[in-house]
Amino acid sequence: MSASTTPTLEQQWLDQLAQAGYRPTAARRVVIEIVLNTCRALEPLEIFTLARRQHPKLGLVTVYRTLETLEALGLVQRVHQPGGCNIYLRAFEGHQHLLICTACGRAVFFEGDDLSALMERAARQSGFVVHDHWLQLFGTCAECRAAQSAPLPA
Amino acid sequence: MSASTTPTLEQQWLDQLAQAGYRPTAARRVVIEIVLNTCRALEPLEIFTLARRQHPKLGLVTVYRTLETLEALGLVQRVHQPGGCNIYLRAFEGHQHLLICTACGRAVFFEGDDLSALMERAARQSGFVVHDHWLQLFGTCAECRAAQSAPLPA
DNA sequence: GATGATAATGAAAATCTTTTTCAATTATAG
DNA sequence: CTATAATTGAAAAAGATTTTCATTATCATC
Repeated sequence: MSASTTPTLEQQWLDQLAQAGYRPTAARRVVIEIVLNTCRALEPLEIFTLARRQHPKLGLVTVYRTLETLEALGLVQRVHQPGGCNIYLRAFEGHQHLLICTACGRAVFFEGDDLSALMERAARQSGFVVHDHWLQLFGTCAECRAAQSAPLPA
Repeated sequence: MSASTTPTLEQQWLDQLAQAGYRPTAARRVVIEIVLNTCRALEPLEIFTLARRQHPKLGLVTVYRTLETLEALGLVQRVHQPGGCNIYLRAFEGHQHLLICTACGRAVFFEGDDLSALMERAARQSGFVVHDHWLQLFGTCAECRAAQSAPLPA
């Protein structure tokens, strides 16, 4: 192993936890691994179920607690969807917006922060000072469109 | 009372309920009145508490059911905020976006649908077909800013 | 490596929110 | 008024999340 190997994302997250005074436990490793390897937002219970395959004595409470910690560190974010708002997705750097496939749940990020004109106009109209904004797009991803138009034969 | 009086909003909502086959009951009237007279999104339990002042034997279940019905008719909408996602606000016509005061909860609507360029770009980048979008702004309203800068004397 | 201090865990219980069930009540059409 | 069907409210059930607490795992120090 060369000394200059780039650490994996999982290791980077564990390092961030360590810097913040949290210990790198087996439970946290498993939750982190699942969040990093899934391209859609997951419910705590889903994470728990997946995680138990690798770490059978994991408790659901620990999943809740780990997600809370990761969210506080800005590593995961809570996603809001019509079907529920307690699902978690890894967070990305900078201000990015989400595009979610309503068929499979896949979430992709995109940049596009030319909302300033819109926000200024809203502020002027309303008398508010605008601090923050949420933008989310919903659609169908290429894979799901393909699956719809070419269903598997009986 | 002249025959050409514009019906109140409450009456318009009750008419819409009637057209959809729902009966104008006391419970529904009270819930509607509260939603129409509040400028911020309310939780079911808040509506229940307020409504019981006028209609003491109202049940919380009925509040849930009434909100569900009003949402199905497009008269109220569920609002998503960092502090919770089960709060309801009257819906407005057309596609409008919300601006919410993070201090007092006041919600105002604004139009501003020049997001098409942004959505097209996101679609191109991602390969998604975009169906829908959510945009919400968060800020501080004029009243809350005034209250912050001029606190009441001891 | 041992060891003591402290963080973290998991099971159970407690809390809260929302939904379901069902008998009693209320509104409506006739 | 009366029959019919929708609506209601109370209680119970179901789910999701949080709290409690004894046990276990990690870390810094020896």
